Amino acid sequence: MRPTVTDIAREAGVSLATVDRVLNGRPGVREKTISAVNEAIARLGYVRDLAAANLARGRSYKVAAILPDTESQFVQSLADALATAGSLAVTSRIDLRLLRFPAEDPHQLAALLASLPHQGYVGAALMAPETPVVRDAVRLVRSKGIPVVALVSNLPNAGCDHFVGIDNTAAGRTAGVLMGRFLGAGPGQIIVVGQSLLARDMVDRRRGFDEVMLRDFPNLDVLPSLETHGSSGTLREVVTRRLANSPNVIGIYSMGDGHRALTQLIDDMKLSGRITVICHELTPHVRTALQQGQVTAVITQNLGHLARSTLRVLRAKADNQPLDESQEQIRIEIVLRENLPILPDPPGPTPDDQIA
Amino acid sequence: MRPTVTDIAREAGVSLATVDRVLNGRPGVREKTISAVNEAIARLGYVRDLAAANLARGRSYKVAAILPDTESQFVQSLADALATAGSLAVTSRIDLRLLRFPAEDPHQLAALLASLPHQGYVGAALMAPETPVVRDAVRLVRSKGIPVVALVSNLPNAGCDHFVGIDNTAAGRTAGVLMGRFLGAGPGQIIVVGQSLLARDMVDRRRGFDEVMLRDFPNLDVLPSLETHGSSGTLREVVTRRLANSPNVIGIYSMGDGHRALTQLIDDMKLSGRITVICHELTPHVRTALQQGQVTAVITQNLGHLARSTLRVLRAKADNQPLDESQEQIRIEIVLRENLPILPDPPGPTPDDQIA
DNA sequence: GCATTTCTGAGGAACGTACCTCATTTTTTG
DNA sequence: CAAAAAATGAGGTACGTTCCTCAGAAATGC
Repeated sequence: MRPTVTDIAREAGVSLATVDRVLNGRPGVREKTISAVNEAIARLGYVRDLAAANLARGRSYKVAAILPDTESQFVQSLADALATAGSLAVTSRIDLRLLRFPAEDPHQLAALLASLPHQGYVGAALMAPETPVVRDAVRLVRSKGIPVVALVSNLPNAGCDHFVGIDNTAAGRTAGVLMGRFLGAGPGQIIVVGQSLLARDMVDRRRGFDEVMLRDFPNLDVLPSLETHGSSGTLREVVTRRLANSPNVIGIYSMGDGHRALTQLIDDMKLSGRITVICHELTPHVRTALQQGQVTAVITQNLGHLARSTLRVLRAKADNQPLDESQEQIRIEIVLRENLPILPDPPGPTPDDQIA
Repeated sequence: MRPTVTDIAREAGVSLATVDRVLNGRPGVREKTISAVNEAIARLGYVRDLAAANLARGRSYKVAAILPDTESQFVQSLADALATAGSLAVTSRIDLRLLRFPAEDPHQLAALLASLPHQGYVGAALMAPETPVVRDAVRLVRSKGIPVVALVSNLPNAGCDHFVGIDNTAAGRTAGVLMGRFLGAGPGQIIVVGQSLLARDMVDRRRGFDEVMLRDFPNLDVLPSLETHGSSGTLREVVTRRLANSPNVIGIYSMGDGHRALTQLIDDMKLSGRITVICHELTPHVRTALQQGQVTAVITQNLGHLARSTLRVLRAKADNQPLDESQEQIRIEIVLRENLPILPDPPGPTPDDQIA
């Protein structure tokens, strides 16, 4: 049997009330007594029964997931994954609220963040570019004791409690090897496209990609990055121009989430199968492109995993509990047509036997 | 606030005791009353608080993980992963026992399985080849109400409650594409090695591999499978012979867990870098081989994930709860030198702040 | 319609923890 | 050394559930 608070009280020779005071950091206990209790805890290997504790507290973890209001398929899928994970997590007393902010307005985001403490939130996950305004807002929230974790794109200077997402430099490197090995010896040119060179994840991916290409595949000529600023029109325009100007393009690396416009372009120019295309994020649309051959490989992260990890991390941070790092390390997944995971069943209603 | 049993009693116009009888399937309640209670449950959207229920029950989930006693690095790593997951899961009242059986003796395994019901087990995960004896033993245990899940290698005809592991045919296909694409147009020969053609997972992998090779890479000549029966000596012998007899081997697909002997052989024959080697399972040893270049790519599954999934599934089955299928789908991971995940910290003792 | 069986209700104890109050002891301070 | 302050103990209630007993009500058999 696991030891309980009563056992500790007995072992430490103090009363239950004192153990409780120590355990919950309540004032009015002498240092000497505190260490006596802690020693008893260590001796007995006591681990607090969090389920019972939460039951007693009547606690629920109100947490926020804050995403930009862009309607990209990736953000949408992420929102869905979070919502699903959140609804399944009511069992573990997690109350997840999805909040959105105008993608181009860091001040509104800052205001949103600042309002969290008054509303009983015990944690927040944030997907946003790191501007000074945002950075300060994050610092403010954290200083009020609310943990903040960065989602998908890291915020290295905001001092977040954790980063939930993949190592983007490693992801870029992976894209590099695949590109290099799939293309064989070369020679040829490679187009690189991304939303913006200001976003952290883009920069990291490009760096990783270049690292591998320069070192291992010197015959492949990686052209300067093209920026789309999230616009299909711009993408079409810049890529078309680059293709026209470059005689021997044999690969395209799309660093952002897979662009619908890119697939379209590949179709229009009949490039499918003749050119190796690697992109990120397995959205429904990229799935199709993979199956039909416009896209050769996808570097992705499992959004369900990401969402559940977010919730676990927020909960652990709120409880001041240590993380199981190996569980929270989001894997970089490589998806080819052949290992395309079967589409899971649609969410569906809670079956009746839920409470059986 | 979530509704509680008291709310249901009020809503259904019955007493708490009756609600409890219905909820826990205890006898002595009229059909009519049962449905009245169930309707109230549905109306209020009641979901039992499992944490409170388990607390009241004083329940712990005693489950078994049954592995062969082979000392392969894969099985060893799996055992470690299970042990780690198990010790972290004491928080959720899971009491995992690791049991081993002599790899070549299905009768001992059957006896072990048969002994589970008397020992208070509420579930078991089993990694074993599917022989008739084992199949019947599994059926017997399940008929006693103890759920059994297959681990790593499926037991399709034993009627297990679940299979925790990857889709091996898809894994074989993935190995196929990688081999094909890495080797380019060919021509050349490919050696395929595996433990035994009787093991289900080997058969599935070979089928998937052939499917892709025949369809997409007809210039590559896949030679008949070689069997090692788990012996390093045999491996060395058969592969050496095959290499001597085949003029143009450019790839090796090792279907079992990465063989230390294979790496050794590649080194001895100075094949590293000149031949594409794909194998399964990212054991410590395969990690090194990947870093040093003897192995080109590894198809693997995350053992931590596998272990945690096993525990979640067993717990859900013991509770008759539905699974979150998408969470339990183990992904087929492709590991290259470039996306080699950072080795997580050694397990280490429980930090002091565990109970903070 | 009366005995018998089957249902139902009321209540309590327990699980391990949190959190509260009040009384008592111990320590500190002047 | 007394008074004030600080530390500790004792005890209770609560969280949402399980599981038990016993009394009383309702349905059933003859």
